[in-house]
Amino acid sequence: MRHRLKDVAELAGVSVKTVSNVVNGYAHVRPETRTRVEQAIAELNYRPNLSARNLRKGRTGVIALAVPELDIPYFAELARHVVTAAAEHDWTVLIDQTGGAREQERVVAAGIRDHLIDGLIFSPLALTAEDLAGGLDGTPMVLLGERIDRGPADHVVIDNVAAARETTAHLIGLGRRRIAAIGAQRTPEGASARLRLAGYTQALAAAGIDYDETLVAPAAAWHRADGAAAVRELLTNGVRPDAVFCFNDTLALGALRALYEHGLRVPEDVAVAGFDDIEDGRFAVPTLTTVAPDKERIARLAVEALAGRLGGERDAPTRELVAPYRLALRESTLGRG
Amino acid sequence: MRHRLKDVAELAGVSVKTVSNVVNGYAHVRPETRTRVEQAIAELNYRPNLSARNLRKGRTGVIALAVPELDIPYFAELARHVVTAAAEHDWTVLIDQTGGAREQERVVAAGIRDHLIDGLIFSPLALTAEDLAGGLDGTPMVLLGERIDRGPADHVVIDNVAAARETTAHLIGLGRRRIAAIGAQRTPEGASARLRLAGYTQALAAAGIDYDETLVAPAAAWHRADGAAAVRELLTNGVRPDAVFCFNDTLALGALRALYEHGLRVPEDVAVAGFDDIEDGRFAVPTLTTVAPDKERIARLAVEALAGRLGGERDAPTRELVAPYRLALRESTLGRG
DNA sequence: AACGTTGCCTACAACGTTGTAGAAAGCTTC
DNA sequence: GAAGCTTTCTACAACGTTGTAGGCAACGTT
Repeated sequence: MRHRLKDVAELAGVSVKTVSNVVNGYAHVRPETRTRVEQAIAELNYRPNLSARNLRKGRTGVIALAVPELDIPYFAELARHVVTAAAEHDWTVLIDQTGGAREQERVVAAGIRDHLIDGLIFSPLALTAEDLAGGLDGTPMVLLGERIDRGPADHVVIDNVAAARETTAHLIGLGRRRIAAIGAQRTPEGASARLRLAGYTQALAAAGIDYDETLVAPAAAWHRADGAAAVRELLTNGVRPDAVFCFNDTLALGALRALYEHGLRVPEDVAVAGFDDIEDGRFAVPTLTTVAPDKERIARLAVEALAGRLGGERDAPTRELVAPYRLALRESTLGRG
Repeated sequence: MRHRLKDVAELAGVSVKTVSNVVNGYAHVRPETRTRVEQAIAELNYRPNLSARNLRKGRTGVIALAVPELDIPYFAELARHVVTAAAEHDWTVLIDQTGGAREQERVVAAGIRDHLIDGLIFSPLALTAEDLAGGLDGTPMVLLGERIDRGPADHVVIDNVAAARETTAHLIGLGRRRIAAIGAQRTPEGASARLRLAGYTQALAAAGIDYDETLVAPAAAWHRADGAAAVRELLTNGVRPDAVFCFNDTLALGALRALYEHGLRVPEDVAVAGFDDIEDGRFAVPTLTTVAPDKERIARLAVEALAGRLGGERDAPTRELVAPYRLALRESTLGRG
């Protein structure tokens, strides 16, 4: 039921290589021969064996995208954009979940899929630059996010500090003074957290507002539950913010939930801002003000960087590619227009 | 920088096949030889070429999961479970987005990744049984969802009719009588919609409530925006339901949003129920009552079915595997406990 | 002492494809 | 009308791996 070039060749009465030439669109084939071969292909429902082709060509046409978790909406949305961008290069995307665990990430970076993928787009949480130093093994990689400052690979980022600064400034501009920050992390995994916290403190300083430690709430992970827990803890400790800047949108959705449970109105009592612009936020009650990174651009930059590496410029110096973002101002800070 | 069995063999002073035997854990290798080979492997940082291995073995160790969209939370959550279940078989999962477009789905089914994947778990929206009839080409496939009633493949489902009936009965049990149904579809793609609508009407009939056409709102897609639009249209047409049964959770989240915009309280004025039990619903304001399919079980059934087909029972008659579900009763119908 | 068995290892071929080299035929050019 | 180019096609080898067949010791059995 499954046929090879050889079978097609015999049916069409030509050599194996001629069939291969037809399949690959080689120019110098007589139209008559081409037709005959194409008929044979159709008749046998022939499909090339990609394993064999890959072996021969040394390329697989598959790139991998490694993210912590697929059901974090930000990564799911990003994945969709990466798949779309990769399709333009005829690449298939293999999506890998690392769970954010360092060991798993190390395995991915070391290339467990070696020879199965042509390149890797990697959004690490726990991995360090040292983990990467060793095992790249020649497979090009593009890093996403802030975790690795200066690694052996191209790097796509947005300006986290500026985005956080502008968001905080927006809250200040609304007259808020007691602005909580949710999602602080002191672990090495918390690179994004550090940058966003820096933007937050810069904005406070610029407005002449004192930094108040009690308003800064840590969150181990950045899920809805963590955001809700952090806000609950603030409130039960008697802290009364008039705004909450959450370091991502799922935290913010959790925060909305906790504020609701405490009978606080958003934004009248407490304004809320997030980060990532996930779909949920656009339909939350109230809709969520957030930093909207250009995910489509991030994906495209990453894919193009890989394409560059694969296209010969293997040894070019690593670059840092900056994607744009914008502030999406919505009900959770502006109220209902 | 990239080495082959041959390089390792030369370094260790043994034959290529002996290295292969060590790599594959073949029993009859002298401990001394094994150690020497392992050292050589470590020294060269050797990794097997999977393309070559695949070519030789005829298996790739990769299965594909094809879903309409990754950033629909239900599919993202399902994908995570499939990846987890597949890992137990040492399979890598290649995730494919079809966009729900029939042409793309046909391509996937025809096996564009032929010889690249050992099996396919497929959640089609638009595909028909005829599309499948032709091109399976021997690659085992498992279907998810309701689209194809009786195809040439194993099939994992939940009892949509019963789940919808119970949900509607729950709303009736709360004293609601004017229950809207959101998400009806008359297109062939709307197989799930038809089954859920059937459950809805059965529950009404059982309670002696007349079916009211004006309460049934269609929705082309099942996104938040569609749910919001459907409810807005109902309300602006002067229809006043006291409950809304949405055919999935994203519709329900959109519905919550639209009800909020109209100043209606949930559940006091309108109770809301969804379907899928996505993470968002558990943190929505209010939290969402929903049908919770056992996604982990669905994923496991699908993967095990594939494993069975790959493990020899290729020609066994196709089976229909039913996964359990439960009703998750939350604030959007019960109110705040 | 002859025999079969087991353990350890090697040589060879094959998986299905494509790059290279080159043959045969037709065409252009002087 | 010979030389050289182009077109069309073929044969062969190679990509890196593993299954098969078999060789050679060392062992236990008769």
